[in-house]
Amino acid sequence: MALFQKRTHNCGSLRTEDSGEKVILNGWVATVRDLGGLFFIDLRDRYGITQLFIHPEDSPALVERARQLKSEFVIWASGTVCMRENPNPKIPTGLIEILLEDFDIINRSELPPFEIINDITTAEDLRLKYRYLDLRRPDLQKNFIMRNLVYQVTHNYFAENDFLEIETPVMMKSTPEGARDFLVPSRINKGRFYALPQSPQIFKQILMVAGFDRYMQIVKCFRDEDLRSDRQFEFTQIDIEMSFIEREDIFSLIEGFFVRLWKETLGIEVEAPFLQMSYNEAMTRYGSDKPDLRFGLEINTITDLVSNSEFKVFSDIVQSKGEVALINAKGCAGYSRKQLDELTEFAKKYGAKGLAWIKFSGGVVNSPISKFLSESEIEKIMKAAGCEEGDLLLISSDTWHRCYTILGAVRLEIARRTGILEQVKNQYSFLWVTDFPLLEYDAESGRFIAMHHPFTSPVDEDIPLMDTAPEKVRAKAYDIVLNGSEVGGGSIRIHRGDIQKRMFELLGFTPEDADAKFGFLLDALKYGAPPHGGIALGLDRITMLLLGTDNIRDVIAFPKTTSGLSLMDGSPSYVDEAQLKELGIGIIKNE
RNA sequence: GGGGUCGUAGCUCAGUUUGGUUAGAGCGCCAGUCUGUCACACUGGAGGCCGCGAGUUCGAGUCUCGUCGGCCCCGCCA
Repeated sequence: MALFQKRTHNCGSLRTEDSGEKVILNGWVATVRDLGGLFFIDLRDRYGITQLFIHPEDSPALVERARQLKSEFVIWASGTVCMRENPNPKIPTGLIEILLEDFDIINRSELPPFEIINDITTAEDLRLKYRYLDLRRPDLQKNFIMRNLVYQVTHNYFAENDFLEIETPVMMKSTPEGARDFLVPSRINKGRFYALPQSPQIFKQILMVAGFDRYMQIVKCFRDEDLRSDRQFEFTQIDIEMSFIEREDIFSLIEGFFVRLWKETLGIEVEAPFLQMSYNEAMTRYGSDKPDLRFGLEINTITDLVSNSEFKVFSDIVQSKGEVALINAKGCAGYSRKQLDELTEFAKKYGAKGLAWIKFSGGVVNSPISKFLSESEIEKIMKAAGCEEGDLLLISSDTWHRCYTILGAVRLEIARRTGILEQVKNQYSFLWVTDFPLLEYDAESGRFIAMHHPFTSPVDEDIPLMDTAPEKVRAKAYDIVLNGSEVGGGSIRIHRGDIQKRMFELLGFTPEDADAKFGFLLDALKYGAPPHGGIALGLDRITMLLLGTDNIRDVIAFPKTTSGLSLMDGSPSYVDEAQLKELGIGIIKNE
């Protein structure tokens, strides 16, 4: 006697045209409904749910055995496909049922800690501990079916465009720039470490030097930084690199990819080419380097209007080269003191000292700062903001970056509160953000750091500025943004050794430093490096956007919590002294 | 590193403001009734380390301190 009767069909495949057929199903018992004179079992697998039916009068022994069935028991079941007396149009198999003739329990299940249903209310920590049960839910399974579709479309699209998938090492050299590395101790070479890749950046550039011309890889990357709802320290990139190309070649390639992906997953036609916007414009109009363009609510800069104001808060900021700007929250003049306080608290999270406001309602201006401003100043501000009856102006004054960042955050918060975000949720707005600064000054270390990474090429006409005004040099870097989410970023790389050396100088590396850290890349660039560039797309985030979820844990089968724990397997864990000794590692105990 | 918030039955939550008999509800579970259910319905029943540890008090789910864990955000991360 075999352990079980192997299925002839799955639980999602049978339809009316199979009526009369003898079938065997395997699956999990989802629910049992015992009506006394009628007995129903919902059998579930990855493909769907099929109803099994027993008529107790006809099969008293069978129903007696069936009464032992509990949720999540694994069974085989044989019977005949029949038309239902009362069809259920809500499920694909709802027109048929299986008249059960025989079955057996293949494996029992303990009572699960939560029900395996779609509309789950159970806290996430318990679901993560029993991830295998959570993953049994059709809702979550559909996410991984979507994720798999993303893999397939990606491989097909890039293969058709002559890309080669080449694997790069998971254990590599630690690099000082960018995110914190995860380190792997070397047993054979004690005291030395491998790093897990933050991205395969240098390897893919070296593949270009090697002449592979078009490389792609769906690859895990690792960054030892704090986690968020849209960030895990282990994540997946669609990594791309090409030779003999310019920025626009990357753009059209990636636009073609997204058009194809949206078509094949959601059946939606996306318009290409995508909009492009410089970093500077994105910041000053939307207060973000990843603006959500599905709605307006743009920022208005009023620095020039208040540069000579009696109101010191504004004029002092202007004196110190800061900016004053505002958002017009249309129709929000009715906001209460409490709501305005909440908005101010919200702005403070982004470093604001405060948030000035002007209400215009019933033809009257109401503002805590109106007594510091002249009537003509208020008039000019309102005009610049396009302020109409019922509007609320929210004003930020700060350093350039902070002023716009605060308003960018306030812009999203207003969109959230007024329901604008809800209204646009089924729209997709792709955008290229371009012309990022090559460098940014890091006050903490007192030096420039690379905004993208140290291999990013400066814009050609800005190369002379590297010697005179490095902070003004623009990079051949670009991000792709979808609905306010950064879904990818890349650049045209430096392929000339002399410019790469100059870049390292600007970053404060001595030639010896640069050689010790990146000598192998500098060497490679000496041997006929082609012009090249690429991009990396965030596969997890793209999948999130396709599914409309804002939780990255919904698209990763075995995710970590926000404190970096895996609740199912209990990692990270302590290891034996012997294991540490073998690696030459000692633990410093904190008091 | 910092801020916010949550932790009470298997699950979701009420009770905490103002300390006071035996800590409640819904779902699930167990038993029974039921011939067309599909979140079956109905009747009955079992089920508690109030996250953990100290403290205050005659008395703590409730107050204080600490600690562990979840979620969200800032910093960090591209």
